[in-house]
Amino acid sequence: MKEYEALKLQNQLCFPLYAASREIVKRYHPYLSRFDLTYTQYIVLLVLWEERKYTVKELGERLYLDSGTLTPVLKNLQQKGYLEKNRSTQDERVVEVQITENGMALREQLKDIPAQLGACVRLSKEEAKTLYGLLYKILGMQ
Amino acid sequence: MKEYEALKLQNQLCFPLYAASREIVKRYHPYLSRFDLTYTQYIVLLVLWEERKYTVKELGERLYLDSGTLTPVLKNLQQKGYLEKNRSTQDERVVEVQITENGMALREQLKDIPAQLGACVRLSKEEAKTLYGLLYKILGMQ
DNA sequence: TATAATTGAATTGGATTCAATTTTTTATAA
DNA sequence: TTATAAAAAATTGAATCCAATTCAATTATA
Repeated sequence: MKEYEALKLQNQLCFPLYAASREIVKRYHPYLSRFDLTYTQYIVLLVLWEERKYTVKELGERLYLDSGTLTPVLKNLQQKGYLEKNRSTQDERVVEVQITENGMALREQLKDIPAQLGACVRLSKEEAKTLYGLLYKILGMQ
Repeated sequence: MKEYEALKLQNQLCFPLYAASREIVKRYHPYLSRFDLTYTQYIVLLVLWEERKYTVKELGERLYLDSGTLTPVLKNLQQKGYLEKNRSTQDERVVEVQITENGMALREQLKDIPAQLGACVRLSKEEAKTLYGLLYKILGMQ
């Protein structure tokens, strides 16, 4: 049975990655649902708070998401009044996304969430740093 | 602006976890789609190959998935002829899932996938082990 | 220039994912 | 025993995700 050893769940690296990711997103839920936000909507807001204007393509590169995912998420945030979408005048293919004042105001209300989640994920500073590095190592390669 | 430092994407541990997880699942796609399987279907098969019979509840505990996710996945695998579902006679609430001969036969065809993916995820043995441990540390705690 | 190739978003379709609810069955308590 | 609580799956509904396709606009090429 040595032949199938690699197929055992306990020997898969992908599985705890997949499960831990869902687990963390799940832990965000109680904090985000108060504001009627999902995790995906939250990370879109995170980057728009850093830089108020993005194209859909840039957002996708930053968040590793494609337009199939982003389009409905952006539409939702637009309906809630947190961002505006406009076609670029230089290049009509490009859609620019810009956060609104209401969207910026959310930052103040959500600013404690990282600390609250940090308390949820009990890794030492050292462990968190190691994990962070390894994950970006996976993300960095094609 | 030190106030909002924690909200920057680069300071989030959750984000690379979320992105790397999706990235790995995406890399499985070309290998699994040949067999008309999704990643979720694949991990269900992984555990059924180890132990041919499970209840839905046990499967959920093993894979960190609830019945809302598992029910349609199991129905799909059942339609493909890879497993059978039967209510327990001892307790009519319980549904038992059992892999079929066709399902077992898939193992031989999929046995090289872990090695192929391993070549895709360029971490040293040591790094993989560290990552594995940290992820299960996240999964282990409530 | 006219045509072809490329690019950026949107759309479509299938499959999750999960919170919340419902249904059925079993266990427990008054 | 009867009523209540608890447990296991299924169902429902909303929101992702992503592969594949489409559409419009732009760029490259013959």
